[in-house]
Amino acid sequence: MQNDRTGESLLFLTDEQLRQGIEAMFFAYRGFTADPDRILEKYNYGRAHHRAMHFINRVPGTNVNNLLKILGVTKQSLNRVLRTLIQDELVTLKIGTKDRRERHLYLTDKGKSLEKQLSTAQSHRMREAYRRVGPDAVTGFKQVLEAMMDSKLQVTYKKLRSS
Amino acid sequence: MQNDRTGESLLFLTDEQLRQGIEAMFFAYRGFTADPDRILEKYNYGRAHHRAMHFINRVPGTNVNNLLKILGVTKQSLNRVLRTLIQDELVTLKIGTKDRRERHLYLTDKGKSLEKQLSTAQSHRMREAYRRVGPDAVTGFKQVLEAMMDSKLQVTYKKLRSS
DNA sequence: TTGGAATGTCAACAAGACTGACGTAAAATA
DNA sequence: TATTTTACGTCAGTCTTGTTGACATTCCAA
Repeated sequence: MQNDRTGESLLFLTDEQLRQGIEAMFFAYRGFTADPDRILEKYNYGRAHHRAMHFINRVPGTNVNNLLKILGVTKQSLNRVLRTLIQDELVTLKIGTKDRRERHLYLTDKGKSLEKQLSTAQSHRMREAYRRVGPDAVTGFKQVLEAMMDSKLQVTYKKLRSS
Repeated sequence: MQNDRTGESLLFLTDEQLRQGIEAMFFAYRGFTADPDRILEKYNYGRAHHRAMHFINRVPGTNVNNLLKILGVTKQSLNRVLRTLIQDELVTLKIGTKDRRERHLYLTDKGKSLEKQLSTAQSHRMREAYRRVGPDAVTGFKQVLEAMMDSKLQVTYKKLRSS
């Protein structure tokens, strides 16, 4: 922590700046989840269902293990959510052809429809935010977020991006 | 939503870009909370305790109602957390002198010490992220986050910033 | 003096995370 | 071929953090 730079170039690393970033993350995350949460409530689902549906939609045919890695929860926790999604016919299982131990997950049409509703609501807020601040700010936004991820999740994130 | 701009200037508003932002928020928030969570576990506290301590530290002497607005939870939920923090002598109450119904909240030295530990851990990750991406990206990061907040929380956020 | 605000507290409940243990089928490997 | 490992599913129990509803206390202000 040597002060070998000018004060100016370090200004954005002050405790005050860091604290602001922390609080911004906290308050923004509330906004980030608010709109989908309202929709989910109507169907008696929770955020966990949304997350599962989001990534099943993103990676159709993913197996359970892969989804567990992305979501970062235990199989028991995911299983509870998947069970209701399958019962309600939002998600279907297909047994793997190569490896028959694997269950491949897909959204049904009904599932796709709800996922679309949720992502539209969530995207709408983000689109408005993007529009207000402009492309350069958006680039910075993503750069900071990416740099804040655990390195393993950063790899996961990048893989999803390029798929 | 008229297409009266060039494709280039709209590129950052594509569904793909929005989806990336959503996933970046999701993965980054995990990193954001990971370090304090590890510390909290050692003391048998949770994220709710951290949040309460953070804002009591930020706004020393705040009353319960104000803290409820910032945190966005019910008084019953906050009360449970506050009770343990007071029992464990991390937080003290002072009855208001003007309005004796109000309880003003302060961190004890012990509380300040734990809060410091937590914020240091959380700031460390953010500092590294900031350092890697540079000041312009940080500005963009905060602009997008602020634009994503509910308007009421945006006011709260700005008030905190200027206090 | 009375209504309402600020606060605390009890009870009950639910979502969503966790650990641990056990079972089954299928694949991989020794 | 026999054994081990992998990919699941599931049962049971626990914890944190949120919720609603009801009720009590204190005290400010009209």
